[in-house]
Amino acid sequence: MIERTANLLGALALAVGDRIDAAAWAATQRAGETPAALVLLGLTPGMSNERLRRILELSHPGTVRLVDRLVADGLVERRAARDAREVALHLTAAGRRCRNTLLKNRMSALRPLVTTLSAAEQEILAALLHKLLAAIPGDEVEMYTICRLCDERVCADCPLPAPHA
Amino acid sequence: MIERTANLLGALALAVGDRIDAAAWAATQRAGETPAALVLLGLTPGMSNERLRRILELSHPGTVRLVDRLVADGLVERRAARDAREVALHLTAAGRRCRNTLLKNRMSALRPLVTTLSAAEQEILAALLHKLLAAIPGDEVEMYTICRLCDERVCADCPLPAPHA
DNA sequence: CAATAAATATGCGCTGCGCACATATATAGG
DNA sequence: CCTATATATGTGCGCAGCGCATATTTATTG
Repeated sequence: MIERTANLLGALALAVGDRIDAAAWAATQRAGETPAALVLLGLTPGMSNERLRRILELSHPGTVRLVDRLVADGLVERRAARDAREVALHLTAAGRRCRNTLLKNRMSALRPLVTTLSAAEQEILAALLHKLLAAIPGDEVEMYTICRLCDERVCADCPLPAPHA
Repeated sequence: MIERTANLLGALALAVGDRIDAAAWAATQRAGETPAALVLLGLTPGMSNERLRRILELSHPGTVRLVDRLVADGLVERRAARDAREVALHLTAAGRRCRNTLLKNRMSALRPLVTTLSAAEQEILAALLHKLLAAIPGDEVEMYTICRLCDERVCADCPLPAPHA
């Protein structure tokens, strides 16, 4: 019954994804990868445009315009980097507040799903989720891709260790 | 540790959703809710524009244009319905082929994730996924929303019974 | 000190979608 | 029976998000 399990996983992922998207929109009034950029720039301040591009798997111009939107919204500022070709992206104070709201909304959307399970079931679920995530192959960049909306404050024992390095 | 579990669920949902989106794009060269419409119209032939709209949670015009795209791609045709105000949406032969490819791609993306678990773990996971899905409140329309990319051929004992009614 | 590579930025267009509005058909009330 | 309202579809218009082609600036290498 691998296929039935796979289908259930797909259905739940869709339902969870919808709820995460709604939470992100409520916090930012932005769709697409813009909310993820906000979370990533809070986790790794000073990140360059190019690195952000690789994590979000967007084109170069798409990423430039994405940052333009965040700057226009007053959430991000472009600073000079050591390498003068690069831009060092930093959250503003408003950007940090918006990021906190985004992560809070996301957690508020996710928590009620988990709490429908008993405490014992939750532990089993966490172990299975951990194993599933750890089994996803990928380089260091892809780990950030998967974690691009994660709340690092609650992610103890991350199955994809790179993001917390 | 509810929040850690919730965060892991969010991360996995994002990773799975990315893979589903890629599978849907590969089959249709369409993004957004267009692939979901293809799956839904195969599950429930003759569905009206308005019902499709409610399931996909789009605006009326957005749904009209979505159907326009499917018609332009030769995958859907608009037929007369009993109620002359409505349009009865049906897949063409090409539409059914495209839908099969989409579901096949989706399953090919999901299966390797599940098979990283042992058979026993897979059963436990299926039970937990079932319980999580069954606990999502919602009316009959929302059940179709959650199942909008599901493969009904492998979904025995659907936790959201409406879609198979 | 050229020649190449790397990072950012701009012009342009497309896809997906929403708002405001117009039209056609069904249903309900007098 | 006939008007009033509700329901369903379709169109004009514009915006957000993103990609391709190209230009410009700075680092690196021979």
